[in-house]
Amino acid sequence: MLENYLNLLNEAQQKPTVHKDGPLMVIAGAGSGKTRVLTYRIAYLMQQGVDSFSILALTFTNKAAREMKARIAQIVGDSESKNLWMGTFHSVFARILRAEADRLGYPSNFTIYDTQDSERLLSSIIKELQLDKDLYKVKQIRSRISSFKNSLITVRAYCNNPELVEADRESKRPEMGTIYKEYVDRCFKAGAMDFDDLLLKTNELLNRFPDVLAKYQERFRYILVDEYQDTNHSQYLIVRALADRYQNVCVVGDDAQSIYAFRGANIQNILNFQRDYDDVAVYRLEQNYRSSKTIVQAANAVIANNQNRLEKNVWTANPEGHKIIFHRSPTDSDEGRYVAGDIFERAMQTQQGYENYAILYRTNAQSRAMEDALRKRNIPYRVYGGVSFYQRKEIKDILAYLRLLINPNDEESLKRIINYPMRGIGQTTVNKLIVAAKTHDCTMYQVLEKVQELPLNINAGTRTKLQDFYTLMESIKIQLTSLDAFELAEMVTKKVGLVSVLKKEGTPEAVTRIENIEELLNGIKDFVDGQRELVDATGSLVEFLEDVALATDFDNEVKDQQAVSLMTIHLAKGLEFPNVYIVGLEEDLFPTAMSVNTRAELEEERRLFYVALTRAEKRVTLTYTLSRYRWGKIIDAEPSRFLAEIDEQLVDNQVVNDDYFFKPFMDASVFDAPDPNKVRFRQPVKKKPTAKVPPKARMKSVSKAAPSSGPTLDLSEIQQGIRVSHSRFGFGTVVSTDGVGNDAKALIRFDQSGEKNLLLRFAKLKVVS
DNA sequence: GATGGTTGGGTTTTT
DNA sequence: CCCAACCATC
Repeated sequence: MLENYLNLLNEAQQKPTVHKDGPLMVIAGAGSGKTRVLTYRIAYLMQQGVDSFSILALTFTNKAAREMKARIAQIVGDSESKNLWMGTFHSVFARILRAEADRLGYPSNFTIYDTQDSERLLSSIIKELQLDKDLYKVKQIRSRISSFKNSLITVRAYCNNPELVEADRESKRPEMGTIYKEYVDRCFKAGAMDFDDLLLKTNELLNRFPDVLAKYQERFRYILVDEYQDTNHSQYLIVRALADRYQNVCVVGDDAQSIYAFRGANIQNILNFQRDYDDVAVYRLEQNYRSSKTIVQAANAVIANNQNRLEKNVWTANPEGHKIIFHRSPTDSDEGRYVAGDIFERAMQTQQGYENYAILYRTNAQSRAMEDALRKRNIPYRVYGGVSFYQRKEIKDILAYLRLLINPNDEESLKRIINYPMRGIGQTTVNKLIVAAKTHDCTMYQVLEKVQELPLNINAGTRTKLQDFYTLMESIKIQLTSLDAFELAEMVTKKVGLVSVLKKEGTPEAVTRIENIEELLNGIKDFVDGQRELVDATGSLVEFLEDVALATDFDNEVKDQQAVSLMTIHLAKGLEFPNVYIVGLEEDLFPTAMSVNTRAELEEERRLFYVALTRAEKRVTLTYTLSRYRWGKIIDAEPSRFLAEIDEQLVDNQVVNDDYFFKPFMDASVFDAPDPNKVRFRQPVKKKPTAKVPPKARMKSVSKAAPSSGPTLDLSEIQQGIRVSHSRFGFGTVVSTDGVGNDAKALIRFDQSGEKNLLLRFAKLKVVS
């Protein structure tokens, strides 16, 4: 059985697959089948007699883990594959931490704080310490603490490090250490860990308790790490510690695809792997099976501009394929219209479903223009990431109740719901509770418990309200063990009146929120039913909350959906699509403005572009605009420097005429559905001097060859999507345009006579309005 | 002291 | 354009 599978691998892939013991590193170019190698390697190990319980595979997303598990199940059978430990660093070690929590003084039902929880807590701390919030910016503080934790710099280590302390003093934040300490203490008191703690505390666990370390070293005799280039120092140390005994560690990655430096990922981890272990076997996968020659060549050319990289020669035996399309639009909504129109037509022509198309962008904010355009065309789409379902306010509110039931010390959840729905408990009272908790050295919830006895500066009326809230929570808590997650969530919703409060509001948003709450309840129901089928799971609330805290958007994917995928490039890592549109290729957007100052940051942006390009199998379209809505204002844009890094021979320029930009109202009829609300008096955008455009990316403008004089055809009007008529072929739609001046051509699909490629110089075309 | 409307400030990427 | 902090009102 397995032999058959091994035959599906090429020689380069087979070697690491059957490398049994000792450390190995697989440097795998984009699309070279590294997931395959990992999958078959695990199956191979199991076939070689390695116990499935002793294999640990760390992947980048939980979805990747699940898919890999499913594929392994096909080879070795369901019952064996179930025993594998697979998942993200965060989810695997959260599970271990729950089992060992008491060692660290944590409850096993500790809460996981998300970024918002952390920020709220920090903001509260900064206020309590009466620090200047303009100097101590919450987001900055949070990210600084995060990077401390990812480098294993504890509060003590920070205080003992004069350089760090001095750096903060110089940036006028001498209280950084105080904040850090208070934050850590408060998290501990609340029985909460933030994302970084899941890794930091795992390190602490393995360092402080040799018996625990030995236990997991024995348990995980074979360790596999995917996307190793994106591990941070904390993760790196965990792998090192666990692999130390048996040295059976297999890391797979591609330095060219390291795109998480902002999260502490350290590219040196992969560059130094050979130094970290003895007798490392290194394998290279350089044949790309995914993309056309054109795409591989373009991606290689782009990444060649980076200095800091391992030499690699990614090649493909795939056909040449289509040229890469460059498209310029006047504005971001035009860009959306072009992309939606192009997808629509290609999907029609080729009879390919919409799931073969992806639109990738640098920032989540860009999805909006794309969504609007797709919606107008009635094209089904799905946006991944962005404000995820679990981050919506109404959902977080319910979850806060559930979290508080599990862990009454969870301060952030308590603060969130103590006055939601409104109970007349305001900020002042909450502040008093915080102070009381501090003076009595207990948690806020414990203050509530003794609200009638403690000497609080709170009037009798408010005391009663607090007492009522406490009684409410306690009355639900009684059922905690007897009900499953769904039943509890349902009861909370009813008893607290979360839906009825929204019903009273009666606004359209409130209706949506109610729907979301129902969707959440359905989701919990599904979860409970799903968990019941597993042996070691019970469908309890703890399990559900754990799942939610670490869930990514992909983890609740609806299957078989025929929809265009929209996501950031970061989220697209590891995925592939036949047709990929990368939009917003403009300076200050991609590469982002904050990256252009240092070489390292710019190179990360370039790797990001490399990742984006290599998602595509058949066709890549790169679009950019001359102006874009940002902060509610129109901003001029110029083409991204990255465009110039792609060889002109690989490119097919499709440029919208600039002139029509200045007469948007005259041409308004050519748009499929002019939205009266959107018609605005737009300032004509200053044309950039051509010299500013990088030479290779300089755009050939159709309009320049065709001065718009006289009643005869203005060639500039022949643009993609426009309806035209021809004396012989009748009516048709412009599919695409190509070439300049006398060579200007247009591919036109005629209603009666099919597609024709016409030289505009000769074809007597008329634009139909 | 709580509530509700207004204003001003801030936006890269994510587990 | 969205959220938090602020201020005026009850």
